[in-house]
Order: sequence, then C-alpha cells, then structure tokens
Amino acid sequence: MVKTRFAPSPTGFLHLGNARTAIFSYLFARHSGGKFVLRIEDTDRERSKVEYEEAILKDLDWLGIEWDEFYRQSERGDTYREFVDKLLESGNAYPCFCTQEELQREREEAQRKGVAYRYSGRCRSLSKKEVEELRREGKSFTIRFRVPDGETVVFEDLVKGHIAINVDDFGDFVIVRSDGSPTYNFVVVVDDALMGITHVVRGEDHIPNTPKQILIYKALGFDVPKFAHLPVILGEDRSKLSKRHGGVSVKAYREEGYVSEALFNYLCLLGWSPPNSDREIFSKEELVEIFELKDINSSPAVFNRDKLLWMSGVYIREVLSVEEVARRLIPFLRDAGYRVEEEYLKRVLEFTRDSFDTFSEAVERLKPFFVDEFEIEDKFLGMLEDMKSYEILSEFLSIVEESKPQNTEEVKKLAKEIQKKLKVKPKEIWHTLRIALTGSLEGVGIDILIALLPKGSLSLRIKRVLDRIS
RNA sequence: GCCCCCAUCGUCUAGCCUGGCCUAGGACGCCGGCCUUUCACGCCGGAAACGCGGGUUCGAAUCCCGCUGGGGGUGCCA
Repeated sequence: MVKTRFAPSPTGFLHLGNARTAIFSYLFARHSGGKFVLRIEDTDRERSKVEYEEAILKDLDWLGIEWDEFYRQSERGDTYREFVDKLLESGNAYPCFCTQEELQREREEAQRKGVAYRYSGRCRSLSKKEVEELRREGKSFTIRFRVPDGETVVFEDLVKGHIAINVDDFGDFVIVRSDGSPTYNFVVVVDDALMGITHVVRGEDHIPNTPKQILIYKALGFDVPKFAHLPVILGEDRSKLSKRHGGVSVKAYREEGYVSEALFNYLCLLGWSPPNSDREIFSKEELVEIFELKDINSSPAVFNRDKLLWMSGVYIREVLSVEEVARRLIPFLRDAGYRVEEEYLKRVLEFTRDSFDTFSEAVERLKPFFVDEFEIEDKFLGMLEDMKSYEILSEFLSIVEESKPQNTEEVKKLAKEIQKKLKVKPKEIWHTLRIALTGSLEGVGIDILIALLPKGSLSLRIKRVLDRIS
C-alpha cells in the first residue's frame, strides 16, 4: 500500500512551497488509496517552536489536508540509537574526532584550490585502541557514515527521471552530532523506513541528500522507497520563493480572506496540469481522482498572485454557495465592526458576490450595506451642488418615507418617476443617489443598495446630505 | 569553483516519450469593443512564445550534441 508523508519543521509558518508539497503528497496518497502521514520534524530545539507547529496544523486543516498518522520527532526518544549501533558494528559508520575548527580549515583549503570539498577521512581507519584512547581522553566526537569509494548511486525519480550521483562528490558525512543527537539525513531514513513510507514526495532541494539516504537505507537493510522530487516555486524575480518575497505564508492568505479551496486548486496548477484537459477549476475530490505524479512538470514555476486572486474570485462567485460565502465572510465583517445579520447578508451577497475576489475585499466593497457613516469628498459634494441634487433627493426622500422600494424593479420605477417630474437625466439621478448614499461614484449597484438597505439608513443618509447642500 | 536539475507567450501551462494533424492550443495579466447609473462581473476581439548554434531526417517545438541562461545543492540546518 502506498504511504506518503509530509514532514515540516516548526521553525516558521507554513510556506506556499511546503504547502504545495503537502498537497501533492496528500493527493498522491489519496489517489492511490493509501495513507498520508504528518511528521513534525522538531529536533532542532533552538529554532523549533510550538506556536509554529500549531500554526502549521491550523493551515493544513484550513486547506483541507487531513492526515492518517501523526508523529512528533522529538517524542521518538532514542529510536535511532539501535540503528547507529548497527552501523557502527557493521563498520558502515565510525567515530570521528576531528574538531569543527579542523574541518573548517579543510573546507577553506578546498575552496582555495577550487575543488569540491569532502571530508578527508582522517578518522576513517582509527584502530579500536586509538578510538578507546581518544574517548578516554574525553575528546568529543561525531559519528560518520562510511561512504564507499567511487560508487555511483542511481535512482529513478518519479518526476525528474533517471538521476545518477557519484558519492565521491560528498564523502563521509556526519550522522550523529557531538552532542549525541542524530542528524537529519539519518533520522529521516530511520523514520521513513519504520513508518513504512513507500513514496517520498519532497522539494528538489533534497536531491543532493537522496544518495546519502539511499546508502543508509541499504546499509541498514531497509527497502529503498520511491522518490518524487518536486521543482521549487519561484518568486517574481525567479529566485526560490522565500520570506523576502513577502506574503508567502499560507497564514497570510487565510487572513487576507482568500478562499482556501482556491489556494489549494491554484497551488496544484503550479507544476501540475491535468491530462487532456484545459480545465482549471477542480474540487479536492476531483483532484484526488485525476492526480498523478507523472503529470508533474519538471521545471520550476513562478508564483503568480494575480492568478490566485482571480481564482479566489471564481470560487466566491461561481463555486461556493451564497450560504457558504456568507458563513465565511461573517467573521471578516464582524472584525471590521459591522453589525451583521445572516439573512440580510445573504440577500446582499445574492447581488454582490461577483464584485470581489477575497473576503477582505468584500469588507470594503459591502461597507455601504452596513455602515451609515462615511465621508463625502469635496469634489463629489461639488458635483451634488452642480446637479439638481437637492430636488432629486427631497423627492426621493418623500417617496421612500411613504413606501420604500423592495426590489430593483421598484427602484427603477421610482427613478423614472423622479425623472419625469423633475425633468432631469437618469444619469443625474443615479449619480446623485450614489454620492448621497455611499459618498463615492463607484461601487456596487445603487439600485440594489436602495432595495436592500433599511428605510432608516436610507433616510438618515439622505437627510444628512440634504442638510449639507441646502 | 564543483555537483545536480531545468529551458514553449510577461506568468502558469498543452504539445515533446510514440517527429508530419502546430498557421503552436488554453488560462491569468495586458490592450480594444459590447453590456451599463459607476466600479466590477459577463461576453466578443487583439497583441504576445518554441533561448542560440550545430547535427539526425524527406520533415524537428518534438530526437542527439554543444553553448547560453535560470534554479538548487555544496553544514555537527531541516
């Protein structure tokens, strides 16, 4: 059975790149009828924070990625100890007493000579006696994996295809630090093997690690999983997407009021495309159905905020129901201090949801439906004075006081009445009402606003303007 | 420097494996028009790409080589 995992380290918020990795990994597992594991890699005690772990969980949940098994690396104790011993016994690993200063010097030396750095192997052939001696002296040591000379590790990457790397490029590497803690390359192998991971789906920045890990798998007698290395996501400047680019955390998009399904959908289209189809809007279920690793593009993709924004809008106006949009929008409206009633909001959305792409944009856009207080710019006030606004508004007010129009048809009829009676152009009426009711010349349909706004708000706003221009 | 990966409109991509159906398709964005009480939405139309050079072949975006360009890695981080 297929089993994949997503293994974030809680050293920051969930990043768009990692989110996409999680999505692909999740989709592949579900598509194959397999299991998806979430493993928090929190062994870096310095940088790992519980707040980040909580935030990552929240973001995954928001995206609709659910996991079947959960692990926290810090709670796995000395699971790794026995495997280190095994490697030590088999001679695949050995203690190394070189100090960081010595190694640093070797590295600089290599740099100067312009050759690829690799560990000199000085402690490679220490005799048992020498090792005991050094340990008795209390010298600290690391444990290195003995990399067989001249070997070429080959694997068939599910995305990149055939990859061959000569191990001489890196040389013996550390698997246990001098403080006794195991390093990433070692832990990841033991964990993946013990958890039965069959397919490792991760970013292509891990390609250089893969041969090291394959060597460990083999030395430990574990089955080597299949690998799928995803191309990285780039920023507008074509460098790897990072904090520098701003707005790269899932959290930022959640708080900005993007539709989560749209982010999920958009991220899928970054580096993957459906076979034989021009479609772009897919539900999670549909994606589970059609997603295949083989359809992943092997070149890096630039993240495009505009398209994500557009897609969020598509979800708001075409995919989600009015009820659903209302439900998700309410917290944003309340945060902005609006007094919201669900039934009223739903009626408003019926007519307005095609005019915004995110919930925070909706807060601005729908303001006239909820807030009676607003400023009118001088230029608009000037326009009111130029038009026959006083007459229009007085007439409008008296009609509304008597019987407020309940739908856009009635509003239009009312406008015609005023037009006939005062002999003014329709445009003049609409512009006057728009400025008087919203303080601006652009925004949602003014007929809708009049039809839906309570009578009280309507007359309050009109009277206020009447006072100012009389 | 060394190692690895990648290369179709500005961006995401289809096509490439299994050469001819490609006058290179779709989407975002952009430009123009329509709709209209404004802004949006929607609809119609447009500009816009096979990085370069060699091969192979009757024929190459598609196969091969080189160059160039971009990305990643080069830790007792993950």
